[in-house]
Amino acid sequence: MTTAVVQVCSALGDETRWQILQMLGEQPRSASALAGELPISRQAIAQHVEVLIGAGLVERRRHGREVRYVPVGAALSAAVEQLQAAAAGWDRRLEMLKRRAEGPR
Amino acid sequence: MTTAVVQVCSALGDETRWQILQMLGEQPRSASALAGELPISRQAIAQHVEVLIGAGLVERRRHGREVRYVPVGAALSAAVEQLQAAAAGWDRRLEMLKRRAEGPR
DNA sequence: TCGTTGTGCAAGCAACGTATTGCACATCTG
DNA sequence: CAGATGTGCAATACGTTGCTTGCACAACGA
Repeated sequence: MTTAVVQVCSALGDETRWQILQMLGEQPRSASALAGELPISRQAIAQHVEVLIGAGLVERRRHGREVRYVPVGAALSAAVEQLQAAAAGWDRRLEMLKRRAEGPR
Repeated sequence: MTTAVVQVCSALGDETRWQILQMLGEQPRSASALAGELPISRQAIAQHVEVLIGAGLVERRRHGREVRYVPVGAALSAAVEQLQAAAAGWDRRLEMLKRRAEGPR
């Protein structure tokens, strides 16, 4: 099993997916609609969106015959929190190491 | 040119790299030292670390003949901020869309 | 000085990810 | 109903990534 943070970052670590996610943030829409505005095929987009869904970053909603994709804030927030927690831990620890190195001079 | 956020996420979107970064956060060390604690070769680790450096997440420091790698908080913080800003924008916008949809009932 | 230890560079390879095309099926509209 | 539109599934091509092995070179220590 891959960590949630890694999965989210992996999903966001692609130019096209990041762009798709931002477009969905502006206005939720279908894969076909996205395909009309991006230089890649609808299926390519569908695969990207699938990855985003897998990471919990996007949700699918049926509207009649079309499927609109909507970004979900929760997964992203959770990942961001973990990232911050990790970074804070490093800072604390590295500061300690630094002080210990400078102390006995 | 790839966005900073994407580059950082791409670097973090790998189980092994995330593990390496956490280990360096605990205690900065050399590629050889890492190789002794991970099930992959030193060169594999060197390549991973190179990616982390490329994203600005890690810094190299020579200590005599060995090279120690130290995590850098700044790049991560910057990326995290952008992520939060983006997410906040979606929430605001999607809330508006939702209200507009519920209003005329 | 000689052996050991830590790095750097390069070639090779298997596996994965991105994007494509083709076709079948459901659904809305005139 | 018939055509247009939106979706789902599958097979395939191709570049990228992750990891390995092999060798050369620099630096520290006995």
